[in-house]
Parts: sequence; C-alpha cells; structure tokens
Amino acid sequence: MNTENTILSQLNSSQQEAVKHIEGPLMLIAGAGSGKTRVLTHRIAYMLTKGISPYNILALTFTNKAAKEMRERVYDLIGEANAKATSVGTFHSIFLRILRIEATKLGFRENLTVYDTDDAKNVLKNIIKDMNLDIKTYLPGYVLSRISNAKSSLLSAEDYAQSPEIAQADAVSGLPMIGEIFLRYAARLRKSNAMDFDDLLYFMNVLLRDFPETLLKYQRRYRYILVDEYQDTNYAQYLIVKKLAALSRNICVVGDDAQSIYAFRGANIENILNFRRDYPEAKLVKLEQNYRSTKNIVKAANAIIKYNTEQLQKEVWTNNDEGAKITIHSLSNETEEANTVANSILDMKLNFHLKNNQFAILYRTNAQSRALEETLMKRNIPYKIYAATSFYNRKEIRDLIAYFRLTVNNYDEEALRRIINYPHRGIGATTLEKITVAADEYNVHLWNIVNEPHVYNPEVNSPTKTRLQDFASKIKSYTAQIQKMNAYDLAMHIVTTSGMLLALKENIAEKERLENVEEMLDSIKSFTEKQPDNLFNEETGEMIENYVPTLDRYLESVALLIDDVDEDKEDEDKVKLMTIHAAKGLEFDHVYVTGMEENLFPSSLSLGTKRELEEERRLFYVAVTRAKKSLTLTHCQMRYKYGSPMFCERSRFLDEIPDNYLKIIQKASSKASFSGSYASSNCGKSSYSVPLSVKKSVPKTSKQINTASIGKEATPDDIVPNIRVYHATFGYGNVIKTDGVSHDKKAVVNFDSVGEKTLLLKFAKLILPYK
DNA sequence: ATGGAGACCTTTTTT
DNA sequence: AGGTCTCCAT
Repeated sequence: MNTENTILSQLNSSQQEAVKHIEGPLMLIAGAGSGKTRVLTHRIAYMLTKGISPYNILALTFTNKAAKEMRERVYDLIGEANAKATSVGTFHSIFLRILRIEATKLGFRENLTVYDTDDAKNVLKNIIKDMNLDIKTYLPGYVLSRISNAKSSLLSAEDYAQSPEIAQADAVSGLPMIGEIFLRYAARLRKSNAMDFDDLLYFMNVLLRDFPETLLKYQRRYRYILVDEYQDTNYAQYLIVKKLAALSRNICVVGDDAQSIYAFRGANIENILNFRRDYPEAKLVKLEQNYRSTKNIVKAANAIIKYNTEQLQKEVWTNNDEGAKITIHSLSNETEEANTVANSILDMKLNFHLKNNQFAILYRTNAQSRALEETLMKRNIPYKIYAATSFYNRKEIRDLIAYFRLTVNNYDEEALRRIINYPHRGIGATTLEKITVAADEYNVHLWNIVNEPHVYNPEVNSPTKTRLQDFASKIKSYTAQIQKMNAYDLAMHIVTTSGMLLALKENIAEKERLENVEEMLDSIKSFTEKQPDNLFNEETGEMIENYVPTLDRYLESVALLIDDVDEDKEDEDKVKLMTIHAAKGLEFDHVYVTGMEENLFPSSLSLGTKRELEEERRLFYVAVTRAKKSLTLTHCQMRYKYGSPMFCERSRFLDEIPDNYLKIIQKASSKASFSGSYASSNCGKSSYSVPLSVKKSVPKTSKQINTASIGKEATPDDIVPNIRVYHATFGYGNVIKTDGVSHDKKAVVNFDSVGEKTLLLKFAKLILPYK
C-alpha cells in the first residue's frame, strides 16, 4: 500500500491538484496522452490514504477495455483486497448488477438476461412480421435505433406512442407504426424477463426515480464517483450519475471534448460543457502535458483539431523529442497499400530491432481489415485483429450462451427460439409457429407451452408434444443444477448432454466451431478458478463467504462483454489491427492509419452536417494521438467497395496537417497501371466515389510497391549463392543456387516465410537489402 | 424438414 | 466480396 507521498511523487502539479481534490465536484479536462487513467487510479489510491473505504468508490467507464485497464492499475496501486472492494466497471455492467438485485421492484423476475443488438433486432423482426408490415419499410435496425434514442432520452414505449409530436414525425417519415412496434417490443422483453442495452440505463433511471429509499441506499454506498470519458455519456447516463451524486456531490468527471466520437449514438457533448451549471462550485483542472507522443505528432494533432469550431480551450504540449515527421503514402490500390504498410513494418523491425507488438494498423471501417490481413498473412507478419464482434458473434458461441441463458432464465424467448431445435430434435419452424400461436392464445410464455404441451394443447402431433416436453425437462434439469455446480461443471454438463458437442464432432466441417466452443469452455474454467472482482454482498456490504462461481454469475460477467475471450494474452508479439474507435484510449509506438480517403474517412455518411464532419475530425485526432513515436498515413486511388472498384480522392484531413510536420509524400508508384481511358477523367472534383466502368480487369500492382526503402533492385548478375535478398511477395530469403546466365538466369531462394522457390530473375525483381 | 442455389443487401463506429 | 434471406428441390 502506497503512502500519500509516494502517490503524489509520481505526478505533475496539475495531476496532483486533481488527485488531491476528493471532496466536492471536479471536472478534469484531459488532453490525449496526458495521463488521465494515471490520475484516476492515483486519485483512488489517494482516497484510501485519507481513510475513505474502497467500498464507497464507484468508477464508471465506457468500454470493457477501459474498465479492465483501470481495474488492473488500481489493483497494482492499492492491492487485491482493496481493489476488489471498489466498484470499477462499465456503466452497463455496474447497472446490470444493481438491476438484478432490484429487479422485482421494477416488475422483473430475478435472473434477468440481457438482449444484445442481434436479439433485439430479431424480436423486432418477429413483431414487424406479426403486424404484417413490410420488413423493408420497417427495417429492424432502423426501428431499433429509434427505440434506442427514445430510451436514451428516458421516453418509455407509452410516452413514445402517446406523443403527438413523435406520431406526427413518424407519420411524415412514412413509419407511423413505430409507436405500436415499440409497445409490443417493450412488452415482449418484459415477458422474456430481458433487458436490452438501453434498458439497463433506462430502468436504472426508473429505479432511482421511483424508489427514493433505493436511491438513498446507492447514494450512501457510492459516496465517491468517478466517470471516465464523460464526453461520451448520453442523457440517461448523465442523469443516473447526477442522481447518485446528488447527496455527496463528490463527483469527478474526466473527459476530452476533442475525443468525443460517439455522438452518433447519442453521446452528448453538452454533458461536459454543462457540468459547471449543475455544479457551480466545481473545480476545473486541465491536463495539458502530453507524455505519449513526439512533438511532431502533438503539434500536428493540435493543428488538425483547430479546424473544429466547437471545443473547449486547451493547448496540449509535450517535452518529448521532436521525433520523425509524419509520412503520407499515396498508393494506387488497397493491395499496394497493404504491401506498403507491411514493407514499412518489416523495414522498421529490421532497422531498429522492433517487435511486432509495437505496431498498430488503424482504419475507419472493419471491412478494410481484409486486404491488410491477407498481406500480413502472406508476409508471415504475426497480427491480431481486434474486432468487437469476432468471438461472441459466432454462431456456436451464441448457441452455447443461449443454452446458458435459457438455463438461468427459462423465459428468455430469444434463447429458447435459438436452441429449441439445435441440435436437431424434430422441432422445426412449423412447430415453433404452432406453439407461438398457442402462447398468444393463452397469453402465456412460449416456455409455458414447451414445458406443459399437454395442458395448452398446441396444434402439434403427439410425438412432437413429447419432444417439447423432453426439451423442457432437459433445460429444467440444468436450471436445478445452477446452485449446485460451478459454472464450468455445469457448462460441460450442458454441452455434453444437450447434444451440442456431439453435433459439432459429427460434422468435420464444424471443426473450427468445436475449437471455439472448447476455447469458450476454457474461459469458463478460468472464470471458476478466478476470484470475482467484488466479494461483498451488495445489500449488506459484508464479505461473501463460500463464494461459488455459478453459471448465472458467469453469464452476468459475460453478457456485456464483447471483447475477445483470450484477452489475457496481451503481451503477444503481434501487430494490432483495429478500427480507430476501438483504438481509443490505447497507444502504440508506431501507428499506420490506412484509407485516408474522402467518403471513407471522413465517411460518406458523415458529410451531411458540420456536426458529423467535426466528429469525423475528432476521430482523426484520436487516430493521430494514438502514436507515440511514428505515424504513417496511407491513401489509395482505387479501392473495392461493395465488391466493385471505386476511385478515391485523398482525404481532406491530409491537407489539414501543416507541411512542416510531414515527410516525403510518395507518389502513387503505378499510376500507369490504370489504362489511360478512365484513369484521370473520372478523378475530378466529384465528392462521390466513381465506380470504375471496367470490372475485374485492374492489373495487379503488388509487385510495383515502392521498395526503395528496403534496398536496391538487383540485376540478374547481382544474384549469387549465399546472399540475402528481398522479394515483394515472399519477403526475405537466402539464395541457395543459381542456374543459367543473364536473362535466362534462375535462382533457388530459400525464403524465411514460404521456403524454397525457383525464380526466373528477369521477372522476379529481387531487392538487395541495405545492411 | 433440410439444404442448396440464387437474389439481395450491406457498410460506420459500440454497450 | 461476403453474409443473409428466400424459395425451391429434394
């Protein structure tokens, strides 16, 4: 446990100021790389030295990643026991925990389950079909976003349906039935004892609004509140925090308006701008010294963000070295872009003895990762793609979780529908339709019909009834085990006795799915072996003795976790690929931002309003400020979109970086590879991507990458046994032997990544690497 | 009831 | 290009 002095000695003066201000409201404006998390965690440690109980501390973050990082760093500072007593987590996860405890007050049952976006869309799809509405008019995703916005503004389905203004607006946009859909949707979720993401915030507000004694309970418990990324909070989140802090007024919010990138989903910049209206006595501290990046990067970032008109005054500066200038590569297509990035990484690794994990490749959309991935794989550069939905969105994982959900909450209709016939047990679409009709008729849950088919007599034949009953019995037998077995044992039991494992094993093509399920089971095993974050009884504050890591607890921990299962292996030596959004809050030595093109970044969907464009620019600011040592930006003249090639203009953002922070702007190396007829004429000032008229005839230009940075091009005579060479596709290798002379000379080269290849030298374009 | 072929749609970003 | 959905053949 650190003393007050050791805590403060690790901080600069404004950081200290922030850490020492623990009573009363505090707003921290924290520039990129200014040690924000450091201040938050040290502030928690400092509180403990002042005798504040960790049990009274609540720290809310926006993403799981941020929560995890904060937990780890708090743990390092104040030790295990204290760290576990604090409440550090995302808004959604902390509130889910509370809502499960208080569920009955809100008319829900215990063991709430959480519907993710896919579940929610599914429910909406069913409702829209039931109402005989056109699914293409009432797009489930769009309807969901309307519902989500309403809930974020604390409108209930009833409020929505009864509002004449909203009804008018929906009528004008040709979607008059959204109110009715919303009503049915809310009813359906309640019936399933489930909440969607927005409900977690909405019902938390309802709880604190309608139950004063509950409000008081949590106000007393959470006497010190910290909110990270305050600029990303929406109205519902803002109000919860305001209510919780109303008694103690010990609230610290941290944010950077320049890094607000979630307005598109309801985040409200005003929350940070209005903080001092709610708390006039608030202290304001600005963290402006950047410890992360070079002067070049910091100054370039400052210059970029100046193009935005809406922002708080702040001047980020650094004492770090000047550093390398920012490189821009102009390439002809995405293959070349990927090759250029790969070359640069290999080059830097070789010259400066760097590791893969010092590099990150960032992009605007997930779709861009594919071309990069292919190239990295070809070049044998280890990489990892951080895509939010990768693991948990897999069919087999969702199936498995559906079993868990149904086990914990028999009324979880989406889970039931998902697995009632997986693996196949003769309960097909027809049967499902029949029992749905019966459930509506008797106004009971789908589960009731499945559980007691002989009572409700759905119009299915007798063997089918038996099959339904068998399924229900199986699930009930799992439910009965929840408190008796730990999560892993029960999960294993479910996987084996449900037939899921067998189904996966029978089908050779499902091998990968089987492996994923096994990986999931491994992660459950480690969950059961790991002590939980919070060993206190939420009601009493007492230590929980004989804690058992049960399946329902596992589900709670995983319900809101979209991150990868094997997130522990962070020290893996791999190049990291992710969207800029996903990179927020992270830092990397060497950063590549690809696809710096109009309509991609800034996105074509964000060009409508100044507000949206400014958000894109903030996103660019975030991208730039991720880099510690070097930053490389790339853009292409041509890129595939929706499967067809499109011309691309360089992003306006590139022109917003002052020249004195920029290095060589490399010209596209292979303009000539476009056949002249369409190369220039369509490239004009149009703000749209222009589809190429010629499909699939674009020449491959991967061999025309700029290799000047790696070495000089070899003539056939240069190639002799035992020398080391570089090849644009195969990478580095050693020449084994040669055969023939001059233009017909061949060489056998043993490449590091792909092994021996025989090359005809007049075509191979080998490079002699610089030493 | 199951699966395959073809149409069709998608594309921000995340809890 | 890739995934999802629909419909038709089995």
